[in-house]
Amino acid sequence: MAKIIPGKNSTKKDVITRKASALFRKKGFTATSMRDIAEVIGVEAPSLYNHIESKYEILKDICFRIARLFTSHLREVELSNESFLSKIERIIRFHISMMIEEFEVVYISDHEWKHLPESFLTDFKNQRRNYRSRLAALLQKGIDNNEINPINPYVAVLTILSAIGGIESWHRSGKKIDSESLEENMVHILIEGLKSQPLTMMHTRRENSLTSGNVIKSKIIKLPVGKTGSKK
Amino acid sequence: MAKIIPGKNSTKKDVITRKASALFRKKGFTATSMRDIAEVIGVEAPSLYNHIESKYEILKDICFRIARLFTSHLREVELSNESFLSKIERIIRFHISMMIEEFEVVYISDHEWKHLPESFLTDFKNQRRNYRSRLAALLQKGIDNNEINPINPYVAVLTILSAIGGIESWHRSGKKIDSESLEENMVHILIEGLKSQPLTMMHTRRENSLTSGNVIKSKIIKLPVGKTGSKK
DNA sequence: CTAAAAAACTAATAAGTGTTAGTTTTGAAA
DNA sequence: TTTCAAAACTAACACTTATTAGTTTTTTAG
Repeated sequence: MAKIIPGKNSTKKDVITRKASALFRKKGFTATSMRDIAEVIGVEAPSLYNHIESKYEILKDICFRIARLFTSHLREVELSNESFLSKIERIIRFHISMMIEEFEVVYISDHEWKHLPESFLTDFKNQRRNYRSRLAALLQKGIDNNEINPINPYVAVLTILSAIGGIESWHRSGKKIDSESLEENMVHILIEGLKSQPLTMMHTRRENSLTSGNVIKSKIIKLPVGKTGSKK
Repeated sequence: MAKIIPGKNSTKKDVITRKASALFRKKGFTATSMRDIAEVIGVEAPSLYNHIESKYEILKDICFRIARLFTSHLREVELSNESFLSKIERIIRFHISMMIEEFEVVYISDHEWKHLPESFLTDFKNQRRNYRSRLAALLQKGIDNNEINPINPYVAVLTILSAIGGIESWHRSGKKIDSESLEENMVHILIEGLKSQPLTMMHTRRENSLTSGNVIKSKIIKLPVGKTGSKK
């Protein structure tokens, strides 16, 4: 009869959540059974119910804890006194650090939230939408202030957040680079992609619409796509 | 007794694959049952087995078809005669187009491949690794050729591919922007983030290590992270 | 119209799901 | 050492899972 032995400053529920996180990340929430979780802990499945209410509760706890963490960091940055570009950089770095250090839970909150029960789903999606709106608002202010290129802030948010989410594959495939370089390189790409270029730097791609808040819709190279693979 | 009615140029298996794709994307592969698939088609679950071999076969077909598509496009670009930066841009645009036009299957091949049966898993992961290596090699050549900033190509690949994967959320939340603007804005951010800046543009962030192939590991703002939230 | 093939159906199987009930074991306080 | 609650256990339930077998219906070909 094995026992759940919690470390310092952590309840038995924490142990379950941590072990479950690793499985949810690796196999997905639905493909992970309570028996799977119990096994890695070294206990029988029904024993888990002495500490948790349901499988969904584990997922719910993870998702909302992470959401709370990001939201409160965002509030802090919003209130700080610094350039908008620097606010954005701080947020990017926070996301990267979280993705590096709290990989599994952040990944779950990013990819497994869709399995939340309906009651929590709506709440979570609202929080997510709200977070992205506020991030977009910061970007818009940076654009108005000529710190950031007049790109569409919605697209910028989407690009930033999902780029960072890709750190998952860094964890999965052998960490071919140290975490500091990873952070610096990714920050570099994203910030350079956002930053407004000095006026002397104007180049062909921006011959018009500098004031619109959207980059120009230039000609698009349409490529044959899909299984019916026709050339249009 | 309902029937599967295939459109022109598509078998009944294609119908199943298409309907299944929508479900796999929305609910995930594991959370989608054969009965779910059968229901949206308007047929009983066992009837599906007149056209497919197993549930896994549907997933396998999707993943490998998409992998083949990207690989053959990559080969084409590799052989083309143009600058490395332009090669990269073409690849980025292809990924974006695919993500816009073949959203569901590309998403599945990106996120549900882990549920492939072991025999196919290894093959798929190899193809994926190979694709990313070749993309990184193109970036490296662009760096050697001073078209691209001396960033770590591995990080660049990771950033590019996952940024584009984020187009998922564009589909999910109401397409708040038209697809052409989406493409142009995202291409802009990514290409500007990669492109080497003319020498007159040097700025503080690049005061050294221009030749190393990696950007500098500068001081990192460490943020308190995680539930034990300690300041280091 | 008839015969054969294709594709639907119903019924059932064996395995796996989250979870509950009831019981026994464990570890700490008295 | 006794007492008592916390936490483990076993057994079981009610469903759901992918899939097979066997049968009936539908479509196609001659």
